Amino acid sequence: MALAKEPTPVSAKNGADQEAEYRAQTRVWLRLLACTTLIEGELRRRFREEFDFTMPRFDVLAQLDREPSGLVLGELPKRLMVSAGNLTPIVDRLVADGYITRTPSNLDRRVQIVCMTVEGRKNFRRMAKSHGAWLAELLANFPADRFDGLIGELDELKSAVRDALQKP
Amino acid sequence: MALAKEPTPVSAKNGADQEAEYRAQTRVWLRLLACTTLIEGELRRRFREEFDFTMPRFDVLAQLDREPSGLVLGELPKRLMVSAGNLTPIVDRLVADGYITRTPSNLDRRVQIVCMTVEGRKNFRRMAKSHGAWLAELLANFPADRFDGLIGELDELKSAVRDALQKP
DNA sequence: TCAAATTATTTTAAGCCTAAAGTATTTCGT
DNA sequence: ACGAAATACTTTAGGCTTAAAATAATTTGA
Repeated sequence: MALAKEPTPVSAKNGADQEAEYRAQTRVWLRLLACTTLIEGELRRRFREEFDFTMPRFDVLAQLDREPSGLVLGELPKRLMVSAGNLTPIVDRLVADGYITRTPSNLDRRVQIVCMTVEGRKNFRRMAKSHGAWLAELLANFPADRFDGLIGELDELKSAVRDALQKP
Repeated sequence: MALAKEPTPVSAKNGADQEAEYRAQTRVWLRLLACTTLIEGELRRRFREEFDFTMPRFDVLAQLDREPSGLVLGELPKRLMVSAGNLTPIVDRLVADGYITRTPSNLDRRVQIVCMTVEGRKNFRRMAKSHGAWLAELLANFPADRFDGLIGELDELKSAVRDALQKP
C-alpha cells in the first residue's frame, strides 16, 4: 500500500488521511495563487510605469510575435485562455495605437486576420527584453538548479488539472 | 563551479548560460500562470453556478471566519494583497446581502470593524466545504505524495520573490 | 494650541474579465 | 436551393482591479 504510485481513490481513504490531503491541496492552491499574484502584480506595475502598457496587451503581442503572417483573430482567445468578448476592446486599442492591423479575410467575411505592424514589433521587442530582465530579477533568489524540477512539477500539475476538467 | 549551491550572480555567467536561465525563468512564470488561471477559472465558474457568489467575496469571508470578534477593515487589503479601494464595493455588497456587519469604532472614528453575521458564517461554511471538495477534485490526479514537495518549492519561490522585491 | 502630517477609508477613471445575448456570414441537410 | 445550424465576432451588463485624488478624523510638533 505504501508503495502505490497511483493516486488513491478518495473513497478508500480514512478520515485523517482525507483531512490531511484536503489541507495539503488547499495549501498548494493558496501558495500557487500567492506566487502568481505577487509576480503578476509587480510585472503589471512595471509595465505601467515603464511603458504605460498592460499585461493583456503584451500577451496579445507575444502571440503575434511568433506569427509573421498574422493570426486569425479567433485563435487568440484559445491561446490566451480568455473569452472572445474580452479581446475585442483590447485588440481595438492595439489597432488604434498602431501596434497591430486587423483585416477581414477575403475567403470568409466573418474572419479577421490580426498582424503586428513593423512599429509594433519594434516596441514589443523592447518591452519583451525588459519583461525577461524583470522576471530574472524577481526570480534571482531562487536556486537556478531547481528551475527544471519546478517546471516539471508545474507541468504535471497542469496536466492533472486538465485531465480532471476533461472527465465530466 | 559545477558544485556551487548559491545562485550564481548574473554578471558571472556567460551568454549561453544566461540565455538558458532566462528561458527557464520564463517557463516557470508561464506555467505558474497557466496553473493558476486554469484552477481559478474553474473555481470561479463553480462559485457562480452553485452559489451565485464570487471568489473575492469568498476570500473576504474566509479572513473573517477566523476572527470571531471581527477585523479592522484596514486589515483586509493587507491580508488579501489587494488595494483598499477595491474592497469598498465588495464589503458594501457583503453588508447589503447580510453576510457581514460594518460598525464604526468608538475610539477612532476613521476605523471600521467588519464582522461576519451568524447567517453569513453558516453560508460561508457551506461554500467552504464545496470549495475544498472542488479543489480535491481538480487536484485528484496529482500524486498525493508530492504535494508536500511542491508546497515547499512554492514557499521558497514566494520567499525568493519577496526578498527580490524588498531590496530596492 | 493649532497647523501640518499621517492614517483610514471612499471615490473616480480607466481597463480587464466573464456570461449571455446579438449580428453577420457560412455551411449543412434535405 | 434554401432554411436551419454552426461559426466568428461584437455588444452588454455586471463585477473585479488598480492608481490617484478626495474626504474625514487623528496625531504630531513647534
